Amino acid sequence: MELNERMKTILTAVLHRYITTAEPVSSSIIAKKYNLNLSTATIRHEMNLLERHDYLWQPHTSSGRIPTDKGYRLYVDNLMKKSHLKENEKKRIIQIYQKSKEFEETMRTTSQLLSKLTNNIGVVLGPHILNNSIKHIQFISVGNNRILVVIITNTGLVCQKLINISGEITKNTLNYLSNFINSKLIEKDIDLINLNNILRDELDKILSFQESFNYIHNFIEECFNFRDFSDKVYLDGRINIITQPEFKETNKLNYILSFIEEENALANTIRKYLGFKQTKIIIGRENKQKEIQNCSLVARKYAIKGKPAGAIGILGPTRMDYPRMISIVEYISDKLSEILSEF
Amino acid sequence: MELNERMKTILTAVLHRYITTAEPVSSSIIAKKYNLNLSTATIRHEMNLLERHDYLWQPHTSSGRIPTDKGYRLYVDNLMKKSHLKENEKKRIIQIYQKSKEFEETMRTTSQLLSKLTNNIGVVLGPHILNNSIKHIQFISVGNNRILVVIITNTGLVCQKLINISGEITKNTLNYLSNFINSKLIEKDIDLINLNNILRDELDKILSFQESFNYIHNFIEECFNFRDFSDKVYLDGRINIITQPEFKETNKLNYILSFIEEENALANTIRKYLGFKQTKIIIGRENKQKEIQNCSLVARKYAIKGKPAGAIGILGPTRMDYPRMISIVEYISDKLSEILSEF
DNA sequence: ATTTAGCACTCTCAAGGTGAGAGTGCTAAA
DNA sequence: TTTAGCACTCTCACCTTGAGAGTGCTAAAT
Repeated sequence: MELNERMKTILTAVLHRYITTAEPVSSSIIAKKYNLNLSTATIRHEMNLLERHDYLWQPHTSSGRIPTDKGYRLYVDNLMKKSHLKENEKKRIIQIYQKSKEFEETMRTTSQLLSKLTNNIGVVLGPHILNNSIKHIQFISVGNNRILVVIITNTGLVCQKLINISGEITKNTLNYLSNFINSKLIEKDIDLINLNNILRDELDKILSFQESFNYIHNFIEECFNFRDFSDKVYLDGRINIITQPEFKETNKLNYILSFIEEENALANTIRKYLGFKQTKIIIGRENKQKEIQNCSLVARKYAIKGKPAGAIGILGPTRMDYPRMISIVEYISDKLSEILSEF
Repeated sequence: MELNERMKTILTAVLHRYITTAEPVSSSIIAKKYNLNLSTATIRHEMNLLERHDYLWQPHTSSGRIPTDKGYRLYVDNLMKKSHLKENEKKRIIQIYQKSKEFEETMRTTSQLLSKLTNNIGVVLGPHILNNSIKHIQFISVGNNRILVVIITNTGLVCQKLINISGEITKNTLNYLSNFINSKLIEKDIDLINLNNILRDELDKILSFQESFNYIHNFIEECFNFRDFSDKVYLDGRINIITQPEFKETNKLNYILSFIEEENALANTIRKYLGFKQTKIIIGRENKQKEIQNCSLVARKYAIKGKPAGAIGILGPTRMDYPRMISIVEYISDKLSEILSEF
């Protein structure tokens, strides 16, 4: 059923009010604070209808109304108007970013910015190596048939992995291998999957004369199994969730925090949505994770030199200032993209 | 003032009771549960004295008693008897450790073990590079006059640092440098400070013919400034603190969690006590950090091949089962030392 | 000299009662 | 179609109250 204009106006007002005060919204408050030129009785009537259509609900018979998840969804999709950061806010963000010159620091700054600006939990997924191209590779023999692989990507990301091999590979061979790969890398910005293919073909030819062929082959195979390299997660503002009035009861808090405790839980949730194009907003029960069904997630990808690299997001109570949250996430992801592209 | 035996017995009983129930301890409970063959009146009398000497206090006039920090201190230093883990507990710990074959995993397992066994927050400070000897060093040019230094220590620890240099150093020079250093390293297990000294002397002679001498000199200088390499911190069980009855009030919780939020805050606290020999126990207000003055910290060093490497610890409410906490921290730090020495 | 029974006293806490206040839905009149 | 008016509902803060758990002190018992 399509809501008429007046109902939309009232619903918007209720949402706006509830988001700012965190208290059930009464008809009289709407009549007083929002100039709708309607009596409380009329507003009550409309609210009653809105409740029947599941956009609002009441904690008890004689209380004001609270938006349902469906109400929030309509608000986010149709009712709210986009917000924009003020110029001085933008400036401050840029200033803070200018202080951090290094990759790691930039990522940490980002999660801090997110959590401080939004008063919620800020998450940043580091760029995954699969979304990067390799700039340099280095094999370092560590003894006991173990080789440390160090990979540097075009974005300055440094990944490392320790590989156990079944036989010995000499230092010379390792040098030869890394030189060979690096020479291929210099030719052009190859993406990882291509590189893997090229390597398989060429190594077969070049190395077949070596007696340790098998070891080496397995080693290279494992070396380019990039799933092992996980993207790093930066999390900030866990405490913000505690101060939110909706989580006063410690058992609710407990539930959410046990989810947040493990950095990867939240990261995995965001990863699932990595296919999205625009800013992704997941409201309340739309979340599959039970622990955060009282929360909403606002997430967005960032890119490096135009290529999608990772994602950032914020997690807070369902009752959040969506227009502002969205504008912050969008602005920061844009800025992060810019900064990382310059590295 | 020295307490007589009976007072000590009563104080021990009060501590034991309070630690297990988290509720103020009355004279009648002591008379009932601990066979002291004393009437409640007598116990009350002694408790009164103990209170005057600041070993106990009352939340209000007609309530039972709670130990003060001074009471806990006496208990820990003199009254409690050492506890030992049961054999099957030890076995389980060993089993869990056996699953993790890798350095990083072992450290993460350790912090998890600590937090799960103690129901408190578990912290592990990774071995600092300064406590290790270098096994291998590698310089990788990343372009834009930046060089990535990768250091592998005898314990399998991999450290990296990006260094900006003021001029260009050729690939050949870098190779020459790393080969030179590595050859020195093979000769014997040199500790870092010695290495630094040897390098300064010898590089001066060897490199003086190079025109880029200055750049290189600065580079090496910065490269061996090991303070930049920070030890990694592994933290687990933040939620445990929430379920503790003493932190029911969210504002207290808030205070502590804001301290825990930043991994380094707790790590730095432990670092301060790194000079200690035995298991270090810091009770309540003995802590200089205000945020954790309702907490106690039990920390202990671990060693790799006999050399002190890092530390582990747990943080929980002052009311904790000290004998058990200590036995857990001691057993795990011993096991960790063993395991890391084998790597 | 110690120990303890007895007692007056204090404080907390849960339960129940109460009234003000904030809301609502419905109805009848505008 | 809108709204004034009203009966009704629910919450919440506040008060009272009595039971229960403690204590400290004192005088008698050991």
